[in-house]
Amino acid sequence: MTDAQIPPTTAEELRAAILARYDGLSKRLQQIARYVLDEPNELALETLAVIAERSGVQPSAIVRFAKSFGFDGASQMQRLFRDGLLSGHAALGYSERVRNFSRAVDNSAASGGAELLSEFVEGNTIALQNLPQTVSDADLTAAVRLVEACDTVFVVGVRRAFPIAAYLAYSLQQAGKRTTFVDGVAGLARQQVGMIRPEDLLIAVSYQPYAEETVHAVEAAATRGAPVLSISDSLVSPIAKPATVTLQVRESEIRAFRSLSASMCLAQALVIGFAFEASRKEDAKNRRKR
Amino acid sequence: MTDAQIPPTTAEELRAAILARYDGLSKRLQQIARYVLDEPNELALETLAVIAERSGVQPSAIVRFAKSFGFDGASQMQRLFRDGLLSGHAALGYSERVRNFSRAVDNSAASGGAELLSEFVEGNTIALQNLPQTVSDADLTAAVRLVEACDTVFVVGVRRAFPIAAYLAYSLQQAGKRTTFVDGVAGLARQQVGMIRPEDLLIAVSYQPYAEETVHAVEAAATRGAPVLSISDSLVSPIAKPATVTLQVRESEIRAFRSLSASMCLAQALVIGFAFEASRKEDAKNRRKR
DNA sequence: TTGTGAACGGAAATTTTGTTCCATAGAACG
DNA sequence: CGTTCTATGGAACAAAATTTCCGTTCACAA
Repeated sequence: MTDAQIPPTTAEELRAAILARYDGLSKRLQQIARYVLDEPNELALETLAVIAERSGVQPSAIVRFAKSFGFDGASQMQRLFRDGLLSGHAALGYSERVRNFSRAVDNSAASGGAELLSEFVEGNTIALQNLPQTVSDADLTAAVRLVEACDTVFVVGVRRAFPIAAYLAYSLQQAGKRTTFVDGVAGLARQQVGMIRPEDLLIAVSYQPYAEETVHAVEAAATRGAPVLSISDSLVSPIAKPATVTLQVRESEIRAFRSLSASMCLAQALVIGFAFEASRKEDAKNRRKR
Repeated sequence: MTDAQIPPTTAEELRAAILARYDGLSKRLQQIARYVLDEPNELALETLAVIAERSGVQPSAIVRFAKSFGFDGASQMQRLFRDGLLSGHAALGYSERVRNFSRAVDNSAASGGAELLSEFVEGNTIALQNLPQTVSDADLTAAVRLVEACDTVFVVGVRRAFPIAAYLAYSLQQAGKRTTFVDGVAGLARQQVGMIRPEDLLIAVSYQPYAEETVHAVEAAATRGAPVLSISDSLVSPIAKPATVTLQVRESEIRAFRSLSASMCLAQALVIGFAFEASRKEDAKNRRKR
């Protein structure tokens, strides 16, 4: 190995490097190069032995290949593909990115918090980008169906979840849905939820640590046979387990303060999804009348 | 391990099995279950040792967890997640995937309500990115100073602005600031604001069309000599003109519905900016005492 | 309080994986 | 035709991972 080059840092870079050097490679190395280009997924998550067998070469040849592109070993090359696999779907990088981000915030803490806003923008952007990862279109559609199908929507959410719940209640009302906001004014929360019927729907919003009132509301609704739509940070949270449909939101966390932008975005998508469906049905009805 | 069940064969099956059995698991096993549900990607491609460290358990506990779900070992369980990761990506090459992604976003504008979520994510991302353009670091710093300097914060905001105001009130309170939320319960909004004094601060949140109550509150505060911090969509809005400091937010508008994610982000930056400054002063005070 | 059983953490043991080394085959050049 | 240099395959080695095992802790019941 006469090469002491610097290794590519992304899967795309490696791809380009392979293409550039392909003609200059030996026969066996070309064979590996083809496999690497054709099956990046295999590269990403199978072991060397498996890759070697599938591509018909020796494990040592793969190590040689990696080294000829400047890597320390084949493992280092694999890491590239694993990272790429995740970021390709904008997915798994999440924890990694959040960790990096928190570190950046820690560093800037010394600077006096002046660029706080842009740091928040970045953190919330990441959380937003990852939202579709935990909430599929199917989940959202199911949630919209629940809202459409029910007679009256009850919305509950306290403490940190209160703004989200308030938004849902307000804008569902605006969208023409009968909505009751279980706001607990005068301590009437239990009585309010006690009125729920099987043809209604309870939308519950809660994050760790799950507020007692909200958990009670969910249980009460379930007991009374009403469907429940939960918006929460975990699929096994107390309000998610009894729920008919759960929408999971992972917010960014900065200095022990968790954000709400992504939840806000989700709540909006839900409401507008409903408004859109409702208006479509209205159109259909009108057309039939003529 | 009294279980000799058959193991799940797909990641989804496992997910369902975990949810079903979650309550019957021991504390530690629940902890692992949570991690498995929340971070399937990590599960797919990190090693046991790394997963153990990140989730705060012992590697052996993970093996126990896997076995309790009928697997031979943790590796077998990992295979499930790896397969799932691949199937999500189809067998396409790299560039194809990227192309598909952008196409999906483009199309969603035209399509029904299915890809609504990604449309929202995109819109709100743009709004977030634009936030630093209308709110400078200097503005934010000035706003934080106002909050620091005052005796009691009054927060007002109704209708669409209500969730933002609610969030501000709640989290400023959490951050140790005396805060009154002018929520207008029992129609007492005017009386509440009537109590404001020059050493207090009114934070007003309002967007077009500006709510009468909020405009009144701002005017009342100004008359009584109290500083006003406005969060609004225009620098010339009725609540911005009399304000001491104004933070301007331009929200994204999607299908005629204006968003709130950027406002949420801004509110958060404000609160945490304050919390940060407050804790720094606290530190300084403590250090002086010794 | 004490006894019993399950759950847990940690370290040891084992298996798997990745890497290195070396003998050999093959090509290039003299 | 012989020498030399490079590339290759396979085995040996080293590292790392996973799994097993066992002493201890914890919770619950007597």
